[in-house]
Amino acid sequence: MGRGFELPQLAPDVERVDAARNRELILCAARRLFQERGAGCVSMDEVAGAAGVGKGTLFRRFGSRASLAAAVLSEHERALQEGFIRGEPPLGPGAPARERLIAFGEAMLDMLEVHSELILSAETGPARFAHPAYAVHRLHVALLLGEADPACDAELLADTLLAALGAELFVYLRKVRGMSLARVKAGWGQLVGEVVVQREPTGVG
Amino acid sequence: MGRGFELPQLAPDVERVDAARNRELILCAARRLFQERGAGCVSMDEVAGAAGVGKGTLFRRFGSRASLAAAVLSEHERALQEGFIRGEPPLGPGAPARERLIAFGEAMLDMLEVHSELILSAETGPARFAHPAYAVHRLHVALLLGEADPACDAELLADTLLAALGAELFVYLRKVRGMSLARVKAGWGQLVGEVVVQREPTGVG
DNA sequence: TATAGATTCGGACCTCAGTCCGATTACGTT
DNA sequence: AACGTAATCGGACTGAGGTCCGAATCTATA
Repeated sequence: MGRGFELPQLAPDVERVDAARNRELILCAARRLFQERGAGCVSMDEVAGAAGVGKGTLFRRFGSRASLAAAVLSEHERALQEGFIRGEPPLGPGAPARERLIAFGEAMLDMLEVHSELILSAETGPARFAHPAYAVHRLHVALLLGEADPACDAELLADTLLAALGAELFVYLRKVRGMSLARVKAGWGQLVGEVVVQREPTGVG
Repeated sequence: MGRGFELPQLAPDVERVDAARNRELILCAARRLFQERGAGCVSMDEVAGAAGVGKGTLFRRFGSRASLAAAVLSEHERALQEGFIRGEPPLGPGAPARERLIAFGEAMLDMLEVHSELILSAETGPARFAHPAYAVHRLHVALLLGEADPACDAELLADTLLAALGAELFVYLRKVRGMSLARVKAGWGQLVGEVVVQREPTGVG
């Protein structure tokens, strides 16, 4: 007292070592259990138990089941984003917007084909639109749409097109309707091809 | 015994009068509570209590929360179906497929604007695709698409277009993104207009 | 009307996502 | 090295959806 202001800790946002250790334990256990038994058949209590932490710890780190699933998915999601932000054409920059959109959808469908159950867990309810990843996808699609057709309502059309890549719809098409992945991809290509006006490349500048 | 086969009840599918009475009590209570406090803020126990029946009765009649919401919605849904099956053009028969599709989407969006919360309850999770109403919508859209463009994959495109009319997307666009109903409708019109090839009417035969 | 038998009723019970708060542990200071 | 503070830990608790089964009730038959 009497020494004026003192900042007791200079970095309030650093993670305590036990917290970091537990986060890794939880992620590792969740990855393993989700892969072993399917994401839908693993309760949060089981994840906590397998990680050797309490339930409170699990929920403080990852606020909800959907968030935990999203965290497990994050490395695949990051790879996808790398692909369409800095990767090779036609997914990455350099190809016409139309081709990039088609490649983007096919990459999303490929990820759904492998991780549909996990993505379903992450998108339960209105959680999909709240994920940061969704904002990235929407921005990407909206930019490409605006580039292809400046007159269209790119903001709205982006959300609309992304609805065609939703996990629930995908699982329904594949499992219930029995459509092949190739057919779903072809449908996406058709949709994009009709929505995005085909135009000659106008050069770089 | 010794009289051969006897059918103890000739009509095993008639509903007992107490069962019918309880169904009406439940539907009435659910309608009232959903309207008073919003569908998301009413628990199944409350519905059962307000209807004066036990929880078991509620769940035997309407197997799940989503089914109960769908039952409450059924009259609006029936009105919509009447409209596009036997109603006046452009929603009903008589108009070109393209105009009918646009009118169908706008009618769906109008229903979402009024009942979005209730429809959200009914479409929680993958329940949307299991509802009989979805099958009717899909068939309707697929028929119109096939009529407009026999070369397209109408079965798949129908599901894709219906994804743009999902309740979760609608609530996100209206409440989170703050788009007007008119804008969402215009977006639907644009989408359909670009997907469905504009062609001259070829006559009736 | 009395009986038989199936159907329904209804509340106790289960599972699971998410919350809360006292006990514990790590980090910076002295 | 010992201490004080602040964050974390973790399990008990809540609330809600959904299940189960003995008890009550309805319908058809005699």
